[in-house]
Amino acid sequence: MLPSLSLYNTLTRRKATFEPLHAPFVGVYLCGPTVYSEAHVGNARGPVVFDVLTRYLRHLGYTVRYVRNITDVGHLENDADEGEDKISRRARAQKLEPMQVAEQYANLYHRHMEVLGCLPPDIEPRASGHITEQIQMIQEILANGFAYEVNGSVYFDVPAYNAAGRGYGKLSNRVVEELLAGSRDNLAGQQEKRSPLDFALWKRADERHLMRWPSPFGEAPGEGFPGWHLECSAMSRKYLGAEFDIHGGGLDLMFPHHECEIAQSQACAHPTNEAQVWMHNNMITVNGAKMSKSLGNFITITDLFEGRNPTLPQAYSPMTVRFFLLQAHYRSTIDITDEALQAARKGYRKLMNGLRQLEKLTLPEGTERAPDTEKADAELRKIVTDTFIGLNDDLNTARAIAGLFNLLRKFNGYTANLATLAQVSEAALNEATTAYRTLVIDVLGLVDEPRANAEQLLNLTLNFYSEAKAAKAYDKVDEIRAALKGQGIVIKDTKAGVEWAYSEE
RNA sequence: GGUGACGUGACCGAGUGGCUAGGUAGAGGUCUGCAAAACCUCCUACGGCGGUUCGAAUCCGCCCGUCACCUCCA
Repeated sequence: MLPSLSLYNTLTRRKATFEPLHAPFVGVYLCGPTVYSEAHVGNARGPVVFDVLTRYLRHLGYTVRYVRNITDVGHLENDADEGEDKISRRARAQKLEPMQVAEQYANLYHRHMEVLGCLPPDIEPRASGHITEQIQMIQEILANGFAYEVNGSVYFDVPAYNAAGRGYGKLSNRVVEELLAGSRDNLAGQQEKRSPLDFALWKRADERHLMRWPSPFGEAPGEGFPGWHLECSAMSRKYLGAEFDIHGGGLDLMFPHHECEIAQSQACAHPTNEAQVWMHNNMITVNGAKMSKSLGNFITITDLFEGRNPTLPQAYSPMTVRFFLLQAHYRSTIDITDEALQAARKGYRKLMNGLRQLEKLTLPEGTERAPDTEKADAELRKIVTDTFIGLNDDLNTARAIAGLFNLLRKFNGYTANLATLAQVSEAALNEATTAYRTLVIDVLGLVDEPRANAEQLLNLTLNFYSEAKAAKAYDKVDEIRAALKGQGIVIKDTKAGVEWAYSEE
């Protein structure tokens, strides 16, 4: 019997067996992108990791509802009052409607996610489409006395909340007093806040603010927009309930974003930590430093796919990138280098070639199965078990991949020496090949990327056709013509030479 | 300053007290018209110094080094 899936929970700082609140249903929420610019490779790690998590949960038989939001409003450039919304800023710079910017980058993001093999989330809510829910949540927090209004803006009252024993900082292990001591005494532009730790739930929109919604807050209700942290709390609650199973995101979101999310949900009518399990994937570094938009050392996903980045002289396919990301455990940092990506590319292709190898694993006619397959069976089954044990251990895809390579070596060994294939029972072999196929394709989401250029292959075939024709080898000529016809292609012998066209039949 | 993560062989990267991680690169071999793939063998490490232990990469202490978060960031 395999051990069940255990996951590392940031909230408790330990691994524990995963037990859904309402089995067989599992709710998963992942903080999605702020669609104001192109995503970089670091932005792809979370979606890939949580894609594998949801795929694996489904493989285990759970009914998963996977929610990943799109932030299209509320994410400010900085914390000061005049901090501008990231999307608005971009829109102003490019003379576009903010929603045009959001749409453009959301579309690009979707294309990238698709080629990276990430299944679309079941629900992909946008912050701008859930203003009502966010206002509702603010009103609950106000009613509980954990927020206050100033000039039409509403701020979360961290000291009041913490004094009430709700434990602000429980996720990221921060102590309010230390945060206060360490916080910059620079309150410039933040005069409305009572404490530097307070954060905006709702911001009054000034005249130049592009995205705005009617607000019930303030003396003379005006227009405003929601704070960044609020959307995730409001939308996860709407689609997954006040308390759900797993909340994921990058390690850099732990504080303050996720800490604030928990505080908001704790301050509502039905206080919860939002999710039972909080999971955080680690960062991707370039030359040892975290890749970030502000540092400017980021490699965009397009850069990688097209080989346009100075640190990476060549292009890498989406599946190579996916494999590269999964070769490390999700809680480790990954340093991205050309050398490491090359190694990943080879590894990925090896795994794919293995997939094709599985079909050849049949005992030749007349070969007798060994009378006693127990030993070889046990050996093979141990590898399968170890592979799943790895995955069950906090989604250790690195161990799972190692297991897959171990299986592959067995499979290749059988094909290299068919006599050894007779040493294992059909049942054990089937278990192993099924595990390999399932893990590679369904769970890790690695699929074969055709690399051959169809047109070049076709031209090659036409060359053989011409040669056969010149040699008057008409049986060959007919064979080639028939084979191509099967592909919907007809050969045309013109005076100018051999040409091809798609069949019009 | 506070909080946290980490330092594994040429490179990437698992592993937490004794039992082969795995991939890439390199060397030799089998196979082979050539080559590739595949298979077999080899290269076999845990930042430093102490300590605990029959036994430590794994636990403890100190030191050195790297990184992240504390401000927008996946």
